[in-house]
Amino acid sequence: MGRQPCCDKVGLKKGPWTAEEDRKLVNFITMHGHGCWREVPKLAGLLRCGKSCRLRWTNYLRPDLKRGLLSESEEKLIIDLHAAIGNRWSRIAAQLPGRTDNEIKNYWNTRIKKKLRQMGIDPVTHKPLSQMQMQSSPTQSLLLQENDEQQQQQQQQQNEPDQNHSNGSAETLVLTAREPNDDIEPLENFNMEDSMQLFNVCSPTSVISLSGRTEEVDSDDSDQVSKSFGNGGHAQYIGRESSGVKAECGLSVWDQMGGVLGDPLSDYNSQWNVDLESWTAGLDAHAASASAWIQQLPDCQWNDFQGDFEICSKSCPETLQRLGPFLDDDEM
DNA sequence: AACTCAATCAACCGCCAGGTA
DNA sequence: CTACCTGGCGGTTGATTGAGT
Repeated sequence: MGRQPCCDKVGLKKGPWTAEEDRKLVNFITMHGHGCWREVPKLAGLLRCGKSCRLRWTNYLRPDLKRGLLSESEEKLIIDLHAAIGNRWSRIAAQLPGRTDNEIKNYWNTRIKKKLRQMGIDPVTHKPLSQMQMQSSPTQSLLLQENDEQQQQQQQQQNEPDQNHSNGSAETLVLTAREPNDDIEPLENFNMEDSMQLFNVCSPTSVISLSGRTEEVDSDDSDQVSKSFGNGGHAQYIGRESSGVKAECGLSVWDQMGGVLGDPLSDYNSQWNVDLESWTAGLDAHAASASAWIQQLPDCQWNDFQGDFEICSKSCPETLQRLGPFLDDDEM
């Protein structure tokens, strides 16, 4: 069966939209909504295919779109989200109200990538470039910098939790787990708990401020209930995925840069103009404590690629019980 | 002023998933 | 179960703009 084109393209206009076409499209959608996109151009009197109309509307004409350059906090959020989920532009865009996936993709490809490289960070793996180079031959290192496609494939393979889990990775994790440790006690002042409390008072997507720090948080989508609290490099995550309950705690690229590029946090501050100094001072200890706590759980393993500790508990009641205080009822 | 080159970003393309008949 | 349609996604292209010479 040959796939039919999305529309009959004979006689249809392509290329940049004119002001008149924009006006027709906006008028039509304002009056009638878009309904079936295939019908929109016919009904609106446009010589465009429905797909073109949809793109023009979603990427440019939608009234709720923000205009102008992305703010520093938006840029930082994009980097954090990209580090976590890769090139899933639509999902990243979902966390930035008024921004489109296309806009974020373009911004990433033209600006952030370059910026990260200048800072000595690989934009695909979010690891220091020097570390990437140490892990490969000089020729490979050059290729790594120049060939993003290959990097992308590698990252997608390694950084695809859903796929990994669906292939039985949860069981693999359990098999490689430590023996249960009866001495484990929940940490006092554990930062993840702090994060969870924040989530309890936040809407699914909201901006929060606490102790002078502002952060955008999300509780992800329907099939992957997750909770995370990014704080500019340190991150805790706990939630339910297809494979079971998962928790992560780690120090991300900014910490790994230590010793490679001098003082990463001062670089970070100067780049982003975020008051991280007071913030991170306490979080180093929190993150270290949280990592230590998670390491003691029976089915915890070191995630070498992402540089964090990861628990994926599908079948371990002990871990579920210990993680219980951080989970909502419907996540248990 | 004229030209070149790099950066930007709107728009397109092909593919895929989900829904439906 | 299959064929088909639609919307959505990510990768890529190419026109435009601006900086540098």
